[in-house]
This record gives sequence, structure tokens and C-alpha cells, in this order.
Amino acid sequence: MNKLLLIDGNSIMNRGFYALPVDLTNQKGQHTNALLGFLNIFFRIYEEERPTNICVAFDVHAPTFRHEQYAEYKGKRSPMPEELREQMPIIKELLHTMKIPTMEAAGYEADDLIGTMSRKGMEAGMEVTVLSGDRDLLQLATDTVMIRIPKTRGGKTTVEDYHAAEVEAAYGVTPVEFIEMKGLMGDTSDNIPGVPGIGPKTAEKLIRTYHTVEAVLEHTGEMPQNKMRAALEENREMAVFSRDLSRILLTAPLPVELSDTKVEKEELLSDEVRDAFLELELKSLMKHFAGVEQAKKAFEADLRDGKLSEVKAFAEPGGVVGFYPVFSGEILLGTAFSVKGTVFLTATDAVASVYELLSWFRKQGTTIATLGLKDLIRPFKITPEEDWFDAEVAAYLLDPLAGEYPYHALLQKYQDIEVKSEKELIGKQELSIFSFSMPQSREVFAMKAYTAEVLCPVLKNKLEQEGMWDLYRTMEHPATFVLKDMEYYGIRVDREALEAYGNRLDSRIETLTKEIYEAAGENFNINSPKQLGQILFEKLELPSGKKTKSGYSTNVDVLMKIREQHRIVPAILEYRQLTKLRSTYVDGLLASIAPDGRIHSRFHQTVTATGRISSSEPNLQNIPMRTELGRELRKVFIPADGYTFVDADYSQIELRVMAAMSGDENLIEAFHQAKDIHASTASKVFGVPIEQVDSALRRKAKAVNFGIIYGISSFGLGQDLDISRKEAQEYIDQYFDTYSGVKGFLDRLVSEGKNKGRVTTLYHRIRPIPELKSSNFMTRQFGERVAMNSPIQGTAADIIKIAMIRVRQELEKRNMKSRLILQIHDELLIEAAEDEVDAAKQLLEEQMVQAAELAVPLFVDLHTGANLYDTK
DNA sequence: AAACTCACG
DNA sequence: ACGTACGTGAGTTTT
Repeated sequence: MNKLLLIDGNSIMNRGFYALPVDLTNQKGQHTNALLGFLNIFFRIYEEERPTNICVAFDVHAPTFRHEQYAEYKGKRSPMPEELREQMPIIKELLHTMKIPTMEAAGYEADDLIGTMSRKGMEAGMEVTVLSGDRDLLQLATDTVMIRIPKTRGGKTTVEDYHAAEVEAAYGVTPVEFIEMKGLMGDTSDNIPGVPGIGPKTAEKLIRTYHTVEAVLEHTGEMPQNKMRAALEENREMAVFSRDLSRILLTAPLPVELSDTKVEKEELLSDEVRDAFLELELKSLMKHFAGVEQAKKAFEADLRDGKLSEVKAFAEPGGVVGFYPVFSGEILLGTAFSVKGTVFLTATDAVASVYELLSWFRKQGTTIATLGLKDLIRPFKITPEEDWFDAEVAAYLLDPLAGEYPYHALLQKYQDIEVKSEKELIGKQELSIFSFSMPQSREVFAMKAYTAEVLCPVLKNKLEQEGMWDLYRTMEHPATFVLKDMEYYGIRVDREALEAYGNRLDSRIETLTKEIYEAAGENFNINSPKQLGQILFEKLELPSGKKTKSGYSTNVDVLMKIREQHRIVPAILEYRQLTKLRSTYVDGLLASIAPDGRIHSRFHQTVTATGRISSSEPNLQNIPMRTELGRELRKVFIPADGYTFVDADYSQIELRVMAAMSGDENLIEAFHQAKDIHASTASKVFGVPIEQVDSALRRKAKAVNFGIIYGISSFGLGQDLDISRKEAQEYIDQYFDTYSGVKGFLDRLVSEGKNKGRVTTLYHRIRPIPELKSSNFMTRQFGERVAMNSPIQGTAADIIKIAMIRVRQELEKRNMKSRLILQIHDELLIEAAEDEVDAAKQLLEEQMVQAAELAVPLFVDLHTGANLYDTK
């Protein structure tokens, strides 16, 4: 069957322009971001669909319109940015080279041409795909015409597909009714007026009932006498006109015949096309061409099977070497060394000889670069003072939002070269003793060593330019060693006590399950929010609160509000709490206990957006604390024999950081004076003498303090305190009246975020905030909260990292047996040898308090105990 | 794989 | 008209 692909040229170019950075230019200074965006999505769809026919439609920006008398409505669109405008003729030219027909017609929009052509395709029995970023096109969907809308979320592009049925499912109206709906609600982006006061919700309801604008207008008599009815009656003509304006023409004169739209793959990917792409420096598109020699060539690393001695012979003093060892568990399978772009692969199990070579490099003054230094520290006995470079950590500092830093992405981003990813080469295949004889595995190892080598100077340069080289050198690099220590030592768990705790939970869970079934009158899966929602809100007819995308919400907030109304509710709340403890903590932790009786979590340095550490497998940073039952679980975490726990947590570190960074005199003074900052805030903000601040008022002030740190919104605060938005706004206003320096500070953060696209911590760590550039109001609001929160959370994270590094240094310097084993954001836990407890306490407090010198003092609460429960 | 819920700071 | 408090990771169910 023939397939026709119709592309909304302007829309897809526009999308590419805004999705990719505008500073993407070639050496001639031509902007190429929209071109690249267009071609990326084009090739993706092309590969997926393999259409036999293609045509791309463009708008003509001429003064004539098919609705001439209303030309002003369509004429008000904001003009195209110059950087995008200059790419338009180029894409048309490229499409011409690819032998893909384009169409445009004065007086008609691309929509009309696409609509008309789609019907021609349908009549010819073709499957039709329309590619556009514009939801207006959804009205064209039928059983055989599919609308595909690309969406980018978090750097990944997904495509939403709509046949007629999906349009109905998503919008509750048919594609044809979609037009009628727009007639009522209008579309500001398209300057379609609609009926004032009627939005998507109302429009949908009306059209679902009456199906057409005319029918709605005929039946206004049946509607209640309210604003909506008045609006409809006053705007009859406008409604009909808006609808007509929304309707895509299916009978436009076409400048291109359907028979002209045939395409051939050879022509799409001809040498001329490749040359044209290269001319524009669109190198990443080379992968689509036969042979992919171009891309291969870009990776000039020369692969050699060699002995370690050859590496030595090839190397020169100083400079950089890329190093990537491969372990299967404890066993070294082999190594890859990258020297001056040549990679030596050596299958060896002799850690000692590798160690010897590494020592030789160090003596030569060579920087040893790798990906994932943390995993090499123990096997090769690396110390923080040695000249190692971790390209992964460096790349994280430069782009903390990326999430992952695989070699292929790094080469793409920093060298503009395209290589196969690890997944493409070896998939999910596990490492084995055969890995070093398999070509694909070898390529992966080589790539990693090569990437580390070539990116070392590049990333160092970038860090220097961004003012983050010191941050890397003095904070992130030494922190890697602290994290490795914490992974290595782990924390001891009393297995029997944990099992006993689990059994205690089990018997109670069993009772609760029976109670719940009985109260519900039937058995069901309590863990299923869907089934639970049906029982609570349909069968038992309890009032449902919030809704989620797929049904009723059954979360704690909702259940708490109805806990008095049916005995099943408290039972469910308790059941939830207990099963959470059972599965996540008891079962999860039991499964994580290593043969040495300890849990060795992993600590991640390149995950969070703000610079915090994260923990996984298992996560030891979220062990229960807030409820007594959960907290009991902490009793199973115990020190090794002859050791005891010494724990310290910063008191209000984020608020203190905010006070210091903002320079607000009142708040700084409060931290010098007050014992209880929340009570102090309550007193000042609510104008009550401190002695008269009761617990309720303190709670409110505490919520406000948190809210400020999170990037205040009246909605969020209202939600938290269960008060009206208006009242919450009053608290916020009063807070800012009291601490006006804080307001100025937060405002500055937001404007800095908007101007520079990022915010920074006191130690120059950056957090990019792409959300601030979003056209979506909600997304932008989120960006503003992030701009306010990140420098505060991030600076606090920086400070505790400094403390961790110094604590480790100090313990080592004094040859102590005590060790840092856990970090929980504002808290450090030392497993201290019994004869070192006093020294450990003193040292921990001192290093934490002195980690930063701010305008407000840092303060820690110190505890010791024979288990984690007692260190509170 | 995504959605939901909930544990922590 | 819309629908949010900031930062994480894990278990379970549903798609």
C-alpha cells in the first residue's frame, strides 16, 4: 500500500528552532538549529513509516487571505525571528535536492494545502500521515489519516499519534467537532477570537451535547441564565465566524499533483544531499547515509591489541592518557589505554602490572583520565592527591540535568562526532571472560578510554571558562573518594532484629486486610489505587477529592480528609504505612545485606540537579523517621563490634544559607539571637511576642519558612497548611514585609535565571533552567521556583560536601579507625571506634561548623548511640 | 514504561 | 482556564 507523508513545514521548522539552542551555527555563522531539528524528526518519521510519497507545505506570508475581510485576525501573528527566517529558504532548497516536492500558495495556509492533499491521498486509497507540531491539524484525522505530533520532554522526543479514535479519546469530541469547539473557545496563538469567557472545558461540554456551533446557538434558550448564556447570545456571529476561521479547507487549489509526490530513497540520500548537509556542517546527519563511513572517519582512534609495555613506549611525558579497566566483579578482564588518539587494548588479569603502569604515568606527570573514577579507587588504590580526571563528573558539573553521561553522548556533545552507543554495540549483554575477544565489546572499551582522553582538555577548558574548575578540583574530585569510602564500609544491619520487625508488621497487616475486606463487603487488591478508588468512591460513596490522570486519587491527603467518615479509611491508611515498611524497607533491606552483614549502598555524584548526593540499591537516605513505628526500624542499623555511632546534623542549614546569601539583616540577626527560628519567624511575621507564640502559630511559620525555600507559591503553601490561597498569600506578604532582603534576593535569582538561563551556588555550581524560556505558563512558574530553590539547596549541598571531605581528611591524618559511613543531605554519620568517640565527636562538629564561613553561624546537633534510632 | 504512592532531607 | 510547593529512589499496579 502506498503511504503519503505530509509535513507542515513552518510548524516543524518552528519546533526545531525552539527545541534546539539558537547558538547552533556553522563556521560561516549560519544558524542551523531549525534545519537540524526539522531533518532529525524527518528522518525519524521517514525510517518509521517508509512513505512512498512525501510533500512539505509552507505558509506564504502574503497580504491576501481567504477570509479577506478578517485578514487582520490572521495578520497579527508575531513576526518570525530573523535567525529562523534565514533558515527557511535553505530547508526548501535542501528538500529540492532531496527531490521532495514542496507546496505553497498565496492566500492559503499550509494547513489548507495539507488538508486538501490529505483528502486526495485518502481518495487514492493511501494511508496518510500528517506531521505537524500544531494541534489544529487534529481536525484532519480519520481512520486512515494519522496526525503525528512530536513532543520533546526532557531532551527526548516522542511522537503522539492521532487517528480519529485517538482524537476522540483525548478530547472527547470527534475531529470534526474539534473545529466547532475551537469556534467557541478560540485560539489566542492563532488570533481566533472565539466567544469571550468560554474556555476548553465549557466548549467541550457544549459541543459534546450539541455537536455544532449552530446547534449550540439554537439551544441557548434551554441554558441557565448565566454569563455563559449571555456571552453566547451576544457573540453569535463571532462564534460562527471563529469556527469558519478554524476550519481547514479541503478544497484548496493545489500547486502540486499527488502523482508528483513520489520519492525514492536513493534520491533522498544521494551524494548531492550528503554534500549539501556537509556544506552546512550538519554532521550528525551523516549516520543516515550508506556505509556511514563519514561518521566512522570522525572517530580516528586506532585500535591495537597490545601489551602494557607498548603503551609505555608510545607515551610521552606529561599530557593525558585515557584509561578504562574492565572488571567482572573483582576480576580484572583487561584494560584500554588511549594515548594520543591510539587505543591499546590489553586482556590481562594482573592488577599489579596495571598498577605499575599507572604509577609510571603518575611519575611522568601525566593526567590519567577516565569515566567513573569512583569504581577505580579501590582496585588501583588511588588517592585524592593523584592527578586523575573523571570526565563523567566534569560533564555533570557542566550539564547537571543530563542524567547520564555515556561516552557516545559526550563525544556527540563536545566533539560533534557520532559513534555507536554501548547499547547499539553490545545491548544488554553481560561482561564475561570473552568480552575482550568480542569486537563490539572491544569497541566499547576503546571508546571509553578514548573519550576520557580527548575530552579531558576540552572539559577542563570548559570548566575553567565557566568558573567551575576549582569546584571540580577542590570539591567534586575529593568527594568521589568520600563516597567510595561510604560504599566500601557500608552499614551493619541486625538481620534477626529486622526479620522480627517484619514479622510484627505481618501479623498486623493480616488483621488489617481482613478488616478492610469486611468493611468493603468484598475482597479486592488494596494495593491497586484503581480498585481502591472504586470501592471508596463508588461502592461506599465517600466524597472523592483530587483526581489523577486516570481516575480518583487515593493518596494520603485525600484519605486523611475522609478518615472519620468510614472505618475502612483509617484501616487503609495503616495498611498503607505497614505494607510500605514491609516491602520497601524490611524486604528491600534484607535483600541488600551483603555476606559481611552490612549494606553497601551506592552513592551517586552525578545524578541530582542541585549538587546533592543520591543513594540507591538500597536508598539509605530515606529510612523512616517521621512516624514512631517507622522510626523503630532504625534500631536494626548498628555499629560494628567495638564501634559506636556518632551522628551530626546541621540545624536549619538551608534557612541559614538563605539568610547569608540574601544578606537580609533581620534574618541574619534572628539566627544570631534566636534559639528557635520557626518561633522567631512566627513572632516577627505575625506580630506576636515570642512568649505568646503557640505551637499552631509556630507550625504556620515553619511551613512558610519551608515554602520560601521551595520557591514560594500561595497555592502550595495553602495546600500544605490546608488554608485558602488568599490567606496563604497574606502570610507570604507578611513574611516579605518582615524580611524584605529575602524578597529582593529571590527576585534577583529569578531574573538572573531568566537572563543567563541558569542560577549558581555560592561555590559556583550551576543549574541550568530551560523551563524559564518555556511558552507554557505552568512550566515557566516551575522554572521560577527552581531558580529560587536551587542556589539554596545547592549551596547547602556544597557545604556538606566540604565538611565530608574535611572529616575524611582529618580521620585519615590522625590515623583513626573511625569512618564516615553515611550522608543524608544535612547529616553525617560516623562509625567511631569506641576509644575514638570523643575525638570523632569533636572533629565531626568542628569540621561541619567550620565548613563555611557565612554571615550566620552554622550549628549542628550531635548524637551518639548504639543504633540509628538512638542517634536522635 | 508510565502512573501512582510514599519514604527521606 | 489552567494546576504547582524543592530535591531524590523504590515498590506495586497498570498500560
